[in-house]
Amino acid sequence: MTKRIDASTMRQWNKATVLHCIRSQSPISRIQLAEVTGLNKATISSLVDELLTEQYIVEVGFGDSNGGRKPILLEFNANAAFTVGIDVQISHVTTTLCNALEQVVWEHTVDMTVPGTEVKNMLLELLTLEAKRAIAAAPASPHGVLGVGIALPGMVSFENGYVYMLPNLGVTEWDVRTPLQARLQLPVFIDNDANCGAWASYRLHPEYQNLIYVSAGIGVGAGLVMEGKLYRGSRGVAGEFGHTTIVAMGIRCSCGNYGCWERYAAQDSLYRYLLENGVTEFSEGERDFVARVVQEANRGRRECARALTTLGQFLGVGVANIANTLNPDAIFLGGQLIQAESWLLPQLRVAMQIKSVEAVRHTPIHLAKVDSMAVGAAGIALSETLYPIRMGSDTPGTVGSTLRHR
Amino acid sequence: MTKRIDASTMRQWNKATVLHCIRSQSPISRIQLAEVTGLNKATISSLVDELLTEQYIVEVGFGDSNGGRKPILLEFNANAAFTVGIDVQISHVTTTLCNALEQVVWEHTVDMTVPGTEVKNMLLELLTLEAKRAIAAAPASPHGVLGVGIALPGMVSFENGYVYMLPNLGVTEWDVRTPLQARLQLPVFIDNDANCGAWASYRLHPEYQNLIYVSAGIGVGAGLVMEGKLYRGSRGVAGEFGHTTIVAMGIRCSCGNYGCWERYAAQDSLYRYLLENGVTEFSEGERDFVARVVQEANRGRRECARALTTLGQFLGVGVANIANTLNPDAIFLGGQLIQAESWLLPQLRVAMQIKSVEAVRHTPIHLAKVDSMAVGAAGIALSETLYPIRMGSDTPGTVGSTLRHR
DNA sequence: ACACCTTGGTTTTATAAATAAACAAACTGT
DNA sequence: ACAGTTTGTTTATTTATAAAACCAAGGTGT
Repeated sequence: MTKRIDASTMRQWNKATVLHCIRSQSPISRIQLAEVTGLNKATISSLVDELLTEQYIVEVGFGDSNGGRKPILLEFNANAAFTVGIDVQISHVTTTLCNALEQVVWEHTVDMTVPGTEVKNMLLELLTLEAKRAIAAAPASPHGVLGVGIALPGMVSFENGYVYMLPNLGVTEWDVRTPLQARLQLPVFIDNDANCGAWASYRLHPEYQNLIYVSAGIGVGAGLVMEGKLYRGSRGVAGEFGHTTIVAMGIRCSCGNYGCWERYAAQDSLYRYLLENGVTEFSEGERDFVARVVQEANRGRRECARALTTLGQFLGVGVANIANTLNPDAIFLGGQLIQAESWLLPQLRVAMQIKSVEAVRHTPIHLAKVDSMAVGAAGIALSETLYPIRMGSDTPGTVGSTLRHR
Repeated sequence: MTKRIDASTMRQWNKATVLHCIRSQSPISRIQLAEVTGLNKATISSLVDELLTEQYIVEVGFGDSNGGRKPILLEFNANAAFTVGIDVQISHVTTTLCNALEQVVWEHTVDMTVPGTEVKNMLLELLTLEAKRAIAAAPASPHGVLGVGIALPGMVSFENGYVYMLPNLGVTEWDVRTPLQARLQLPVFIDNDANCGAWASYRLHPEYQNLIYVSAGIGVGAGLVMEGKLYRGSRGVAGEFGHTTIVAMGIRCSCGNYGCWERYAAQDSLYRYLLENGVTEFSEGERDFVARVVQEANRGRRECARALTTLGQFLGVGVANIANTLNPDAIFLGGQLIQAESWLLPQLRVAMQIKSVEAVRHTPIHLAKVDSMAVGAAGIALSETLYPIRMGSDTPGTVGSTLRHR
């Protein structure tokens, strides 16, 4: 709980409010800021002065006048600071350098093959190397590179910078943050890849204060943004929709349970549906598996189309469940499977119609940007470090009421 | 978004912090308050003076000294104000009068039979009458009765005071708040009954900042408290777990979907499981249906025990789903079916073991207090009206970032 | 051209809050 | 009795926003 407020806290808050307004509504004049924030124009002048000397903002010229002095226009300084975002997937790692407006200014992808042993060491080396490359690519700026965010495909604790499990990389119980922070001499933030996707989607669409990002690929997971905050749950593992039961007494899942959504709506299910339709030429692990199936379906191959339709229907079951339980403003779809969007989305919309209660039936369903996860990781690092931005919510950062990092 | 902070906002906030500390940690001295809040003791003195004259708190005597002046102990004034909470069920209506500590000081239950027509008028008359009784029962107090909260079994909009649908009462599209506020001349708040149950559970266990209240009875619904706030979703209808699919292509539900949780874990399912086990003597609508089944099972009637076990297993499917997706600090169980707790809880715990991911497997499962819903309704009314309490969270009231009532 | 109006932004003054420091009150133990 | 200690209040100082006066820079009408 936030405790007392004193004069300096008050000023910090107001300064953050002003900076946030400039960031989201630039170009803007001092007078407009006074109107928007409700602060006195004298106070605005003083706060703006500070922000100018700190180079968080810049004066960019004059606005139009209709019978009076021209207003001086202020803009957020996109190059005030940078953060690095790294998205770790099974086959590759994507690294982005983002500016203070969360725009990608540098990007790099390397293929990766997971070795049988020493995965942690390999990953640590790779993450260090890629982060250092990104940092080196950063242009000179007043505040430099503020931190590194990492999106990981599995269960992790944002709070502790600790990996519980990355099932498809064969990693369990790993403290990534400590060694990485030591090597990079920068704050490091790790989060679940779906959380990063959710955050990126939210930052692009701040009008959706409650949104769910569903990542469908090897597994199915979700990131939850509620009231403008990432909701991570009690132990930081909220969003495990992949292991919710949608077919009681259904197929056995690797988690021990039967009938998990993931067994009906992830990549391996598509493979199964293909087999059930007599299509045997694909192997699940092959390169561009999903894209090839889609291509065949688009060519008119009925069996592939049926498999994709079935997949879409089962994806729809879970998506409708999400809409019913969390009633979000919007649902974003990401992950490898969105390559099949033209086949999946119609099924999703049908499922929403027949499987969700009336009030949530028209929840918008969007496709997420492809590099959401890396950008989201960078965005999380930014939200946690870029003093003193409030990223559109009541309190700074991505965390709710729980203890903050460090 | 909260905008600027000025001196008076700062003082209000700090005053709220002090009052909240006294409310939750009384008896407490001024010096202790200074330590706990971080405010200067001079500031505390001044704020405490105000709270004393406003009669939100009282001086109750002296604490122990070990070599110095005895501290003056302050306590929250439980009788500073009162609110009314009304729980509307299908067969009866429970009305409570709660003090400012959310303790029940007066309670009244009336049986109700839903008429074929004019349900809205009947309800409106009944609610008015019961509320007026409760208000008349309130002792004299500095701030009087502040408001009325109403728990309704269905889909409602807290924001608009509007009922979308009360399926088991045959009511749709009804503005309750406007006429009721006019009749009572008091602020009226309506909410889903599960939300009220969740709020009551949270107020009793503020250590659980993220908790889910599952109400299992005629239907299955849930109330979500996240980061100390009721999460109501985009259109105020979050928590419809009853209509999530847990058996894809399962039994047809009244909502049009197939395989909804509610068709496997609500009261009518128990009836079905009994029939499947050859037990035909019960009728679902009869008085004390659940209690009688439990009695029979306790007497050693295997068929009844099996039916209850099956019910517990299916209840467990959904509860495990909730744990997986929302990773709450705790789950509370309420509704008519908890009369069968001795049969259901063991099954729930088994389900949590085999159906939830490791990290959430030990989520505590508690039984809710029986009158949770009425007390929760009163608590919501209190949180929204009792200036200037922050009920343990960052911002006042039960609502997140969205617009506040009035 | 120039008085006059309008709008944007700054400086000066006022006010309200918290803090710091001095002070008063009340108690314990020797 | 009195030294030392703890609690709580009063007074002075600091730091913030707000209000008002002021300055700057543009437009407009005559």
